[in-house]
Amino acid sequence: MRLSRFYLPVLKETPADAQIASHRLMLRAGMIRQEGAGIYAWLPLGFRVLKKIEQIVREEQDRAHAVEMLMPTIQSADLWRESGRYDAYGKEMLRITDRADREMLYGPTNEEMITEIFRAGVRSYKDLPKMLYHIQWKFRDEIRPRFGIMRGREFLMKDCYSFDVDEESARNSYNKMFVAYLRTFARMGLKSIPMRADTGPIGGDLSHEFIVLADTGESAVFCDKGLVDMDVPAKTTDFDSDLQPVIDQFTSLYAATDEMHDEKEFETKVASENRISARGIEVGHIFFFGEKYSAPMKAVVAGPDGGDINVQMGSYGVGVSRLLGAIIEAYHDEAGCKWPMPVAPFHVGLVNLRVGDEACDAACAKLYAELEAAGVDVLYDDTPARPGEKFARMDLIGLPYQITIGPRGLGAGEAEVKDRHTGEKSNASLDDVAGEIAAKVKAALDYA
RNA sequence: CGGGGCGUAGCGCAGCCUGGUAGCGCAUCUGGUUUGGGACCAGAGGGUCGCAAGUUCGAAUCUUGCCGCCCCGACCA
Repeated sequence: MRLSRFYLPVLKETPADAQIASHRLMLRAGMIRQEGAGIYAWLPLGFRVLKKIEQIVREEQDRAHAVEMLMPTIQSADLWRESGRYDAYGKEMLRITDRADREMLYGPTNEEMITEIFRAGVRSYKDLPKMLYHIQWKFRDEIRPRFGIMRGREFLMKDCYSFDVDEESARNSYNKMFVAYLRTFARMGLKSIPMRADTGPIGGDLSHEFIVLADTGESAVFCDKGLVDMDVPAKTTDFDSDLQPVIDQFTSLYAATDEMHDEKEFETKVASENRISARGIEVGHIFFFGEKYSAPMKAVVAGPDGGDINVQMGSYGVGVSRLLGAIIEAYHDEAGCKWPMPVAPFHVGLVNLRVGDEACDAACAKLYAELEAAGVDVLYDDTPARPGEKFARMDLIGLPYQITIGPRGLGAGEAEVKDRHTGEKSNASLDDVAGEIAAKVKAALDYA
């Protein structure tokens, strides 16, 4: 992509409303634009990151045998009356009426709708288990939206729903999502820690929040240091195998958000030097809720004996748009973002320091073509801006590698390569640089 | 929803207390000099001062109402 054709409205000054780093940087780097309280437009740069995150989420859902679909954002009130949540949900739900005065709502979540879809198509226990998911915009009329996209009213969420014939089987579905979540966040460079969470009226131990540690997180969290160093399950994990040992490993050490925190247990179970008391960002939440929706909404299958069985359900959410904020919180410095390769809007920034200079233009054009041919996403700064502005802008948008071509290096047949994460700069021969960078990009995209 | 604060040019702000018809920095445009970490000189454009009503000869400024946004608390991906 040529920067001259792109739309990248960067801000030199920090917008007054932005309180935390991720919000500030997303506004400054021209990734989002606020259109209302908790409502944002995704500008091209931010949209590219959102898409990459979404794709990683999708790949890991698919790997865990969940099946993608897409449900509408607008739902009917009647559907929610079946579960009893239309009145229970409160003002967080955006209620609207259509031209015929039918009561509708902009979906804050989809348990009712997926249950309705499931019951229409599944009759027998032999069709179970099933896991269905979609990645779709939600609207929750939050009391207080804040921190940019971290708590927006409109946000992109992956929500998956599982259907099983009994609790034991439901636990398998739960475990699959548990492992999928560990992998999903790890692939984005995030260290997520599953923490036991409030299960609400159902009880039991089948609810976990996945928390990314960050000073600006909204929740206070407490956990054993050992969890931070735990290796996530590999790509080769067989999701048809018994995943319980993995879950046991991750739940063996203490980890709880403040509402579930038990200080006494914390002090007994965790040696003082291993106690982490920090703040975190909730990026995922998994839930088993049994017959909460299947019973009132009559989502039943015929069992082996021919009798009706209420299906056992679970739901599994990932805050896709929130993840952008979480990643920036984890990877940034004074100058700007520092994107991990798998979610970077472009892999490489190519900076032409002297646009209009024949030699510079030619060298950049050649390199640009070579990189693109090698499958590298390149943002080519072909604008006539001054060097200082170009460097600052590249640092701000935080592409993992910057390749700079200017008259000085060109004389020696060299380009300068900067690693945005380490800050290291080195010179590379013009002939080899495309191949070297392409190899580094490929290596960084290859995940476990 | 309770508490606090803010709406003045694209962005960041001053002016408001003590009414007299709007200013600064950055950005933008033109010309020139520049060009390896956010240049310099000269010139130019851009604002119904959130909206409405009221007070007044006169309102960005005072009064009232409304709208919007931000921050602190209880909820959530």
